[in-house]
Amino acid sequence: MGRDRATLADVAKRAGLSKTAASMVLNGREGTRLSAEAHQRVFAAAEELGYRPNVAARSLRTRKTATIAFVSDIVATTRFAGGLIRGALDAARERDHVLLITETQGDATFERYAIEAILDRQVDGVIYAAMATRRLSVPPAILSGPVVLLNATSAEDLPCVLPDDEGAAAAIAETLLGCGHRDRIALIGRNRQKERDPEISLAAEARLRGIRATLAAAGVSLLVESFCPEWLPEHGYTATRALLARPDRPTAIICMNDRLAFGAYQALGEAGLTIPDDISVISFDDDPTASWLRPRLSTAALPHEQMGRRAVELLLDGEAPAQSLVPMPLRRRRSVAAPAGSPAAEHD
Amino acid sequence: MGRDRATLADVAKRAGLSKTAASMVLNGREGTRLSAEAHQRVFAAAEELGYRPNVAARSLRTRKTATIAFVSDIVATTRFAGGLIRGALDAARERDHVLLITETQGDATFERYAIEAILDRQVDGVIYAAMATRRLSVPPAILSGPVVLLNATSAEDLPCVLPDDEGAAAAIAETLLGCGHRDRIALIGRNRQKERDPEISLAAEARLRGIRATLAAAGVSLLVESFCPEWLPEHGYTATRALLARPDRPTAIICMNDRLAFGAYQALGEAGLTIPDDISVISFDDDPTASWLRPRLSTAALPHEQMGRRAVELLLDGEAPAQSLVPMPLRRRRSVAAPAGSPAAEHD
DNA sequence: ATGCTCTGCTAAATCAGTTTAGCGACGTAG
DNA sequence: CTACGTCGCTAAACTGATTTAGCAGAGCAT
Repeated sequence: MGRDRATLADVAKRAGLSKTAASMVLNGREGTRLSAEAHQRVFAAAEELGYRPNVAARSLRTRKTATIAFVSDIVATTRFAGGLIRGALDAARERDHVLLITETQGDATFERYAIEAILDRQVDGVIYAAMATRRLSVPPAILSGPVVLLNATSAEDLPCVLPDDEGAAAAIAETLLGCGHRDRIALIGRNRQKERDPEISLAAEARLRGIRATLAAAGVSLLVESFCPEWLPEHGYTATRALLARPDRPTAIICMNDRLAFGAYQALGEAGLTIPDDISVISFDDDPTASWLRPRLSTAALPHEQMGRRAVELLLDGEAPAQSLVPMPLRRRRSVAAPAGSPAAEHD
Repeated sequence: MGRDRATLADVAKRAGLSKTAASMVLNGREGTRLSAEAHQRVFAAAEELGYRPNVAARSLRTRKTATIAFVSDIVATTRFAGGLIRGALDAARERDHVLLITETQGDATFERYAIEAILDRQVDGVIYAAMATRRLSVPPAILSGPVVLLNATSAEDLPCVLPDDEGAAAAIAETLLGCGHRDRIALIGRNRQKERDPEISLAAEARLRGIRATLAAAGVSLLVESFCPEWLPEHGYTATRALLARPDRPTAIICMNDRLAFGAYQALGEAGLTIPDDISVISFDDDPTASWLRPRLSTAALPHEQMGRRAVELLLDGEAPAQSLVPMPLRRRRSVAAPAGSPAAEHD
C-alpha cells in the first residue's frame, strides 16, 4: 500500500533546495524569505513527482493527524446512524480530515478498546455520539483533547449537538391547531422511563413539554395521553385501538415517533378509518418508511446529517463551546387535515 | 489528545535496559537472547507507566498502521450500510485493527480524495464496498495493496464478498412449493436495467435465475412476471393492484425486495384481502420494516453483518483470494401459508 | 575598514518507534 | 595461551516529516 512514494527529500533534491525550504514552501509558511523562484521550483518538483506527504511522519512531529474519531454506542441497530456519519464525513472532508470509526456497543471492554485505539493514533478530536438523544458519561481518558458530544449531553457540559425536540413538538402542536384541531388531540407514547431518566432519553420529556406548552398557550389540553412500554409499531397499534374504543374519538393523533405512527396506521386501516379525513396523524423522526406510508406521514425530521456536520464544525472550527440545537424540519405531508365537520374541512 | 504519554525510552530506562531490549520484549520477538529477568522488568515497567506505543512512530518505520480503509459509494442512503460497517468493525477489533471510513458518493472527485486520504495514511488494506450488489471498477491506485470487494465484483477479479441471492431465491421458491403453491405464483419486480447491467445490480438476475430454476425443476413456471421501474413501495402497490385485476388471481406473490412487498401489503389491504389466507407474500432483504408489517413478512435476509465480517477476514487472514458467497437466511414469518382451498390449508 | 542589518537559504535536532550491526564477557576446545 | 562461539545486551541508523538555530553574502552607514 503506497510503496515508492516520493518523499520530501526527493522533492527538495529535484528543486535543488533543502528539505527545510521544500517543507516551508509546501506548507505555505508565512514570513519565510524564500524567493518566488524557489517557490516555483518546489511546486513544480512536487507536482512532477506526485508528491504527497506521509501522514505518519508528519504527525509524529506535529501531533496532528487530520483524523477525527467518531465513537458511538451503536452503529448498526438504528437506521439513523448513517445520517450522523455521513454529515460528519462530509464536513470532515471539507476540512481535509478523515473519520476513524469505533463502536462501544455500550460495553465497557469495547469502550476501553476504542479509547485506546484512538489515543494510540493521536486523533485530533473525538465525536462521541449516542444513537438515542440522551445524557451519557464520557470516559475521562478522552477529555485530554477536544471532544464534542453528538446527540447527547453529559455532566461535564462539553460542547454538544442536539436536535431541537421541543421546538419540533411546538411546530407539531401548532400545525394541528392551525388545522382546527382543538380538544380532541390524542398523544401516543408517554413513557415514564424515557421521560424520567435522561440517560435513556432526552427526547421524550422535551417533546412532551413542547406539545403541552403550545397547546396550553391556545387554551387546549390533550384529550388522552397513552402510555407505551416502548416506541414500537406494535405499541402504537395497541394504543390506537384503545383510543378508537373511546366514545370521544380523537380528531388527531400525535405519535412520539414514526414507529408508533406506523402501528397507528395499521390500527386505523383495520378499523376502516381514513387518514386524514377521519383522523390526522403526525409524529417525530422522519424515518424513511414515513414516506412509504399511504398517505405519506407528516413528521418532524431528525436532522441527522446536519447534526453530524455540526459536530465536526464545533470540533474543528473551535467556536465557543456551547450547546448547539439543530432545528427539526417539519415534513408536511398528507396525513394531516382539518378535523371532519370543521368549517375548514374542505379537502385540500 | 494524549500528551505526556510514556515512551519506549521511558520504559527502557525504568527497566534499566536499552530501547532495543524493551522493543524486542514488548513485541514478543523470538530468537532474542534476553533473559527471563529482563522480560519481567520490561513488562513491569510498561505496566507501571501505562505504556502504549505511538502508532505514528511505529508505522513510520514498519509501514503498518493496523488500520483498514472502508470505502463505500454511499453510506447514509441505504439502511443496510450499518450492518456492513458493524460486521467489519467487529472483525477488525478482534484483530486489533481500526476502520477508517470514507464515502465516494459515486463522485469522481470525492473518490480521488478518498483514495489520497487512504494512501497518505498508509492503511494496511482496503475494503471497497457497494451498497447495492453490483460490479464496479476499482481505482487502480489502491491496487498496490490488499483489497477486498464487499457486496461487489470487478473486472480485476479481486477477492470479494457477495450475498447468495441465487440460493435465497431457490429457498423462497421451495418454500412456496412446499406450501402447495404451484401454478399461481406471481413475481413482482422484473426490471430490465437491473437484470442487464451488472454495474447497477447483480441481485436482480441472480434472484430471477434462482426462482425460475427451482420452479422449473418442479415442473412449474411463474404465472406472471410484473415489471417495475424501481423497487419501491409505490411500484409494488401498482403491480399488485394490476395482479388483483386478473381473473386468475395468484395464490402467492414473490417480491424482489421488501419495499415492493411493502407496497403489495398496502394494495392487498385496500382490496380487503388477508395475508396469508388469501395470498402469500414473500420477498428478499429483511428490511427492518419487514417485521413491523402485519402479518410479519417472510423474507430472505441480506446478511450484511456477516458480509462485513467476512470482508475483514479475507483482507487480514489472507485466505486464498476467492469469491465468498454468504448465505441469506430465510426468515420464515407469518406471511406465507398454503393456498386457499388446498388440501394442506389448515391454518397454522 | 568595520560593524550592522537584511536576505535567502541550510544543517541538524526532533518526534517515537524498529532494526541492523556488533560489543564485551565468559566458557571451551585446541 | 589463543581462538572461537555463545550469551546477553546496546549503540546507532533509519523511517519522513517539521522546526530551531544559524550561516554566508550583499548592501549600507560610519
